[in-house]
Amino acid sequence: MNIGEAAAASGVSAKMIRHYEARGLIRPAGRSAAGYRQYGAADIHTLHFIRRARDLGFALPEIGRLLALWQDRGRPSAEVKALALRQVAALDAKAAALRAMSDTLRRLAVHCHGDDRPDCPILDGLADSPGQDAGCAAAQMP
Amino acid sequence: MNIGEAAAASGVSAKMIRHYEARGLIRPAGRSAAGYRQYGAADIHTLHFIRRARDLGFALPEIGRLLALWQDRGRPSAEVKALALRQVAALDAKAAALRAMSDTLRRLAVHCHGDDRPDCPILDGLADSPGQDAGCAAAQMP
DNA sequence: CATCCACCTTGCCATCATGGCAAGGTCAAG
DNA sequence: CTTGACCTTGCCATGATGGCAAGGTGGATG
Repeated sequence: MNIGEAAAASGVSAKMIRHYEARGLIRPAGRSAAGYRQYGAADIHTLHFIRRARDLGFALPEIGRLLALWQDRGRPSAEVKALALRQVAALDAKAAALRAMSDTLRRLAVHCHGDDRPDCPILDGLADSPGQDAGCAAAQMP
Repeated sequence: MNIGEAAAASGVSAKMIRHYEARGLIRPAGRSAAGYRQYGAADIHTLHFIRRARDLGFALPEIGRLLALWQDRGRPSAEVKALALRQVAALDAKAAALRAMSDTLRRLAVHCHGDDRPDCPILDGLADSPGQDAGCAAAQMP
């Protein structure tokens, strides 16, 4: 399989396949006489694994660790679980931060009548002198 | 005030103040004879506004729009509200995506006993052949 | 055989907000 | 006059991804 077919089969773009190779995530693909990268079923499987891990928000270095664990028969599952739970915590933290921002902004927005008149609690909230703002505290919470 | 003082007073780093100036978010600061940027209370206020908006996750172009509305007496508050609600929606969407990832991963992790044994449902879930995976569907949901 | 299109290669640039570093100028205090 | 803290500009890096450009390949068709 050429890189385009591998991309279609794995759901990873050709560009990213080359990138992962350059980053050392996957081992350099074999080459045809003309220099085209060649992929087999096992490579597709690996690429698919990477795609899944990306979908779960893992960063490339962590995916490298996951791949190493995956290919290491006999790894203790505790290591994998620890990695996964760290990622869960990171995702939750990011989500909570976004929620806090969203809540703050929503709180400002509900007090804005949103019509032709110029007075606007949203802008007032953003412009407030520092100190007496419940909103910013929430946003800076994490 | 020099840029360092302005940074301390506004909560925006000196580097970012220069960056915002280069991006046209704020109007070029006046300069001292030696070429040092000079800031006054109004500038600090503006920088503070930007800082708040950043804390609420607004991107720089949107902050530009917010600043324009802020400085435009007579703007209809509806415009501001629309901008704010769009941002709320964007934040909620991102948060939901992160939650979906986190949920999927947590679901995989609870089935992993996390001990010395090598079998691991987390890796199995990532390696699953495409099609029969409840996990990935959730992650791709947004 | 010549042509053409679709594909491959490498490499550079861009994103977005932010930090870091370097080389050089400025200012105030000792 | 020296020293240290500050300022200036400019370049590079982050992380994952896309885009573009210039040039080589491969197979199908005229």
